[in-house]
Amino acid sequence: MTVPSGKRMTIREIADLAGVSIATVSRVLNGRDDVAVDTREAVRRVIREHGYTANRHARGLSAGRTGFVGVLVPLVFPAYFAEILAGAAEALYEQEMRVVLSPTRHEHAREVSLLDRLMHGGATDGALIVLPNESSEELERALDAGYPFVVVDPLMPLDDRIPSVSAAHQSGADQAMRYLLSLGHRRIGAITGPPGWVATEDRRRGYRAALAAANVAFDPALEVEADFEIPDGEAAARGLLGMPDPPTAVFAFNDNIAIGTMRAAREQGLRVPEDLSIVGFDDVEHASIVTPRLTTVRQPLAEMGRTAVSLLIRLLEQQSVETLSIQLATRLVIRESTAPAPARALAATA
Amino acid sequence: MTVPSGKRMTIREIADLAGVSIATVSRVLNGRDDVAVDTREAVRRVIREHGYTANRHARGLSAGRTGFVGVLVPLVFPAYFAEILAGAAEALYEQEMRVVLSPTRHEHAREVSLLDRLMHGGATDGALIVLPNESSEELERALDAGYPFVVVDPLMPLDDRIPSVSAAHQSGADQAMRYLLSLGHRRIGAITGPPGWVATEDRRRGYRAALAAANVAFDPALEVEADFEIPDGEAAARGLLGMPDPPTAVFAFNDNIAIGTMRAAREQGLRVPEDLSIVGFDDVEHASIVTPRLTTVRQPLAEMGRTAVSLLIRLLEQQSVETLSIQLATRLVIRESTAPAPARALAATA
DNA sequence: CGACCTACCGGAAACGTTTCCGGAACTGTT
DNA sequence: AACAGTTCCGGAAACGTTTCCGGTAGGTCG
Repeated sequence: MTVPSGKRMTIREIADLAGVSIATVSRVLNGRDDVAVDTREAVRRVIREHGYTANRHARGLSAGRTGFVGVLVPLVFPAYFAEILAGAAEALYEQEMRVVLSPTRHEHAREVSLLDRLMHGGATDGALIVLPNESSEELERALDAGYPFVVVDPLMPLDDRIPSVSAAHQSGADQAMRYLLSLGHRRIGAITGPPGWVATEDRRRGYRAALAAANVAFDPALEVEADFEIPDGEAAARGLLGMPDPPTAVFAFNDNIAIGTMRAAREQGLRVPEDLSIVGFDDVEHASIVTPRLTTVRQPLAEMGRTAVSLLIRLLEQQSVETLSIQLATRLVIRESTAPAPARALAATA
Repeated sequence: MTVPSGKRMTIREIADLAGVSIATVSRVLNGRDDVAVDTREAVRRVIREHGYTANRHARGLSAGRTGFVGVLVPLVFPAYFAEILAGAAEALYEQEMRVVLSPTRHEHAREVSLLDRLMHGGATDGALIVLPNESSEELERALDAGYPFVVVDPLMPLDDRIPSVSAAHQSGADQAMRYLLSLGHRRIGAITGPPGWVATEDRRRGYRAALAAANVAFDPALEVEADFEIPDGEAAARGLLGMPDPPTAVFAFNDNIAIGTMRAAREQGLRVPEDLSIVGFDDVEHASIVTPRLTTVRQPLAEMGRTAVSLLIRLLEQQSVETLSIQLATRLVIRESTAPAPARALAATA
């Protein structure tokens, strides 16, 4: 198959070789059914023997659909994004579509201009926007322009009309807290992400609700803030652990923060999990690399990428879709960073 | 700027608005200098006010250059590839080019067919191929077809005519070994990668040469093989550490193997670095996440991606380039997984 | 003053598809 | 035997650019 063929074939050459018109070749290429079986076979054979694949740009120009899908991602390197990207890329590949990767570096201006370019001139058929920095209004503009896209892991609350895929933050937080509570912990600190982010607020809701449900009074001093990076997580944890009456467990709102917390604990001579239990969120690869391996809430990142793709495909094909917002389940993965509350703490509460 | 503009502008509309021909608009778009300054300004203003960007597909069709560059990568998820990808994507963005991401899952057939598709029909102007599974001959075919591409981190030795970017494996291995030797280690095990890979063979060469240079007899039993993943690294390390006369240090040919080795050591009650020193290779993020933090040889992964892009750009612009194969320096990053050889080992050698 | 340059610009072809429209050859019906 | 309906297929326009080729206007030079 696919003979070396130094020069690339065009549809015209295939047509000549097969003794038909280019219109007919195009028809068999696109699987139309108004072609006689013999003709179809003949064309197929020529194509197979000469290794032809259509020029996507010409197709894009003519038909308006190119098979290119933009994927806007803040950064490609952090495992969190890489995993979503991997899932999306794989799903897109299966659909014979191509990924146009666009890292925005979390820069708002860059994000806006990239989205603009992707929309314009039929450069892409649609897009996936991961953790968008854009406001709901800006996204609605793209929506109104008729550009199909889906948001993965929305950073801010979005308008209902905007298709999105996210994880069940609150339920995940709830699972984590229930588990900690069941281990006897009563003073449970929380190190949150940036306020305002839906990931932060939903998890916070889960944290507080679980506390309330267990009849544990909420202590504002136990809830501190961090960005989602290790150093800041470590700093925040240091504060928490330095309190006169420190927590026996920490619920970190992502794995980076959890790892920072582990470092802070180690620094203060606290053993994890004997003296301090830690649970994270996300379950990126790091979580199972550190010692002790991290108990954490798993987000199905790759699956979110895949799901976003199938939502986008539906958007591309038909015009309207039933559910525009999909939420994927999270689940607690118990590993080694959690243990029953230390005896003295138990005694204190008892 | 860039007015909402529900409908997309074409070059024709810009031309009409500016009162010139489309040829002239195209000229200012492409920075040709045969346009009067007034005309140029007028066109620029119209473009600015209406937020026009050219249709890449039309451009690709007409001019043969699309600004799309394929990036073939085995997987996008592992940090190793993600980092190269991030570097390449950033560099490409700066050049106003777009990344067409194509994960091959290490499958040879998929790689061949993807490359074929990228080449054909001017889908992309060129490509970056990371850790290609393809044979040198197959790549030479693409070369002869006149398709510009550069290989990043070649898996197998490549023909001289194939442009490539890689890291100084042997020098890195040499640095690692010298350091271990300087710490007094004499029985130093090596856990290599798959035989035949240039990364493996070059590092092996470095390992053996350093041993020879230090007048330490090479013990074949100390050199074992693993793939580049953690579990296999752990298994290999278990073998090594279970020997009657086990090594006091292990040079793991990548960080995954090093991490596997740490696990095996822990399992056997060995303290790292007091009882066993470990050095890795790559310096992916994991290396500074584990405890103890890993001493390892740093490969400038992102930089390799960027370098590959600039090489590709040069290939795209002119036809011939001076150096086709670029090797980037590696350097040993000393962290916490290495220490002087245990006293009894020293005594034994003394 | 005529010839020749140069600077600037427009017309039109070309790139490789898809798709609309219409026509030819059959098939079946009356 | 004439007609309508199908089935299959080709011609040609259209998509939005780039670029070749040629033309006009003004300037310079002898």
